[in-house]
This record gives sequence, C-alpha cells and structure tokens, in this order.
Amino acid sequence: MGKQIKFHFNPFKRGVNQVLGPLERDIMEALWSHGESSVKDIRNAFPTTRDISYSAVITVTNRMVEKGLVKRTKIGKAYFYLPAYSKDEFLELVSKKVVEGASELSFDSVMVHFVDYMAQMAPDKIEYFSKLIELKRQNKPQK
Amino acid sequence: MGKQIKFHFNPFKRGVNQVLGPLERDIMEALWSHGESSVKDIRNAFPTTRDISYSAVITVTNRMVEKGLVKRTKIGKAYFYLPAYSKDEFLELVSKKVVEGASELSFDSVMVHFVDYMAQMAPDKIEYFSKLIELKRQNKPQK
DNA sequence: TGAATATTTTACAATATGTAGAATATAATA
DNA sequence: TATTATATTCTACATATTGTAAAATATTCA
Repeated sequence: MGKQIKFHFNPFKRGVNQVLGPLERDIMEALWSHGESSVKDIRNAFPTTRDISYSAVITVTNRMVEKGLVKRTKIGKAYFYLPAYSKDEFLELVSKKVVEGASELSFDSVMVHFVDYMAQMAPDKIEYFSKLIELKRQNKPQK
Repeated sequence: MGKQIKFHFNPFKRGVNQVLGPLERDIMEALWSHGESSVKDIRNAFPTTRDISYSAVITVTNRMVEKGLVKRTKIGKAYFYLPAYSKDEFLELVSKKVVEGASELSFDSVMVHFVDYMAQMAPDKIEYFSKLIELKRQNKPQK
C-alpha cells in the first residue's frame, strides 16, 4: 500500500513528459533539484521563459499531492512541498508499471522489440543483459 | 508514412483497454472479429449488455477513422468500416512504441523489470530469449 | 412520393490538465 | 494593533479526449 501513483503514459513524448504535463513536469523538476520547497521556491526555480501565476502553481502542485506524487508538510507556519519519490524512483515505478502492462498485452512483442531496441541503442548492454538472463536461467527450476 | 497512429497508454488497465476506451474497444473488437462492417453490423456485434445509440457508434467510429485506427470505404452506396491494422498488428505497434518510450526513459529499469517479469510470468521463455540475445551478441560488431 | 435508414451536425457530460482572478487567511511590520 | 504583504483556497474558464445522443439532413427503397 502506498505506492498507488496513477499516471498515463504517452509514448510519443520524451522523458518525464511521457507521464507529466508541462507544468507538472516543471514543478516536479523544481522539487527534484531543490528538495523541500515552498510554492514560491518552486516558482523561482522555473525556467525564466515560463511566466505563470502563483495560484496556477499551487493548484497543480496540490493536484499532484492528491495523486500521490508530491507530499505537503506544514513546517512551522508555512507549507512546504517535496517529491514523494526521487526522480529515479519515479522513473523506476513508471517503467516497471509500463513494462508489466505492455508485457501482459503481448509479451512476445515486448521481448522482440526490447531486444531490437537494445541492439540498436544500447549494444554495450547486451553483455550485461546476457548475464542477467543466464542467472535467471539457472534459477529457473525454482518456480 | 502511414504508421501514424496516436494513442495513450494506461498501464493500470488490461489488454486493449490500456489503449482504447470501452466504446472504442467494443467497436474495434467488432471490426476485428467481423472484418468489413457497416455501423449497423458493428452495433449488432456488441455484447447484448451494451445499449448504445446508433449515432454514438458512428461518432466514435469516425473519430477512430481520424486517428488512423479504422478505415472507411464507400462500397456502392453505403459506408463500410474496417480496421487499419489487425489486432496483432495493433498490439505490435503499441508494444513497440511503449517499449521504445519506456526504454528511453530508463533503459536499465526496463531491462531489470523485463527480466523479472519474464522470470515470474514466463519462465519458459527464458531459454528462447537467451538465444535471441546470443544472436544479437554475435551480431554486435555490425554497428 | 413517402417511409425507412444512414450520415452529419451539434451538444452535453466527465475527466485531465493548464491557467488565473477573487476571496480569505495568515504573517510581518509600521 | 492596524495596515500591508504574502500565502492559501475557492471558483471558474479553457482545451483535449472520450462517451453519449437528439436533431437535422441526406439517401435509399418500396
């Protein structure tokens, strides 16, 4: 229990944009790089190109609190926000869920596309991957 | 050119529901099982539990035509609809895109989760997979 | 031509996200 | 403490996606 983030995945975008809208993304990036922050802090961390109202930031940040992506604490008098997960943890959760989902859809396709992708984009990983598999293979009788 | 389907992926759902809404799904399933169909045919193919207006079906079907999931042809006087991709092709396209997206997000996570998933859910695939990898590994110098 | 059927147009609902004004509450300070 | 500055909540509107259907229009068939 706890790990109950909800998200959509848009594979036509890149990076965190696959999971977060532009404002959500800017807020999370601010929190990930600066840690515990007030709304003002978040807003100050934004790229200078972004001109957005204070209340817009609050609204969206609070929505992310409801969605379990951000935590809000009252420190003394003021509210502070912090990410519920580090960026790495977050990407972990997302990719795990996505891989599970897609695998259930068609494991064979996932398998083939995964291998292709690796061969194309990360051929240096094949060696390591091969070992990972070998390990699992030896463990196989377990189940 | 052509292969320009757009979709969102919801890993918290199952099967085609990860990509299609309930009505969209019923329409596609109807088209996949019956091939070329009129709106009436589609509607007749629906589970009896579903009580939906003719115009609702048309609207959503036409939206899927715009999204490139369905093709519409005029046969003689009437319009007929047919899937732009077979179910298998569709799931292929989806999982490919999703795997690519997630891999770009965090290839290592995808790798680990993929292996875990396989060990848990499809241990009988490890052997085959291992071979797939071995093949790629020998091909490696190519790139 | 009139009835039946198909198609388009229009519209409303819900949800997700972006956006911000107004109202209210709280803190800081003169 | 009274006034000002700042923070927070409430409310509302915009867009996009999906589900839904009535009404209007077009087409076909008897």
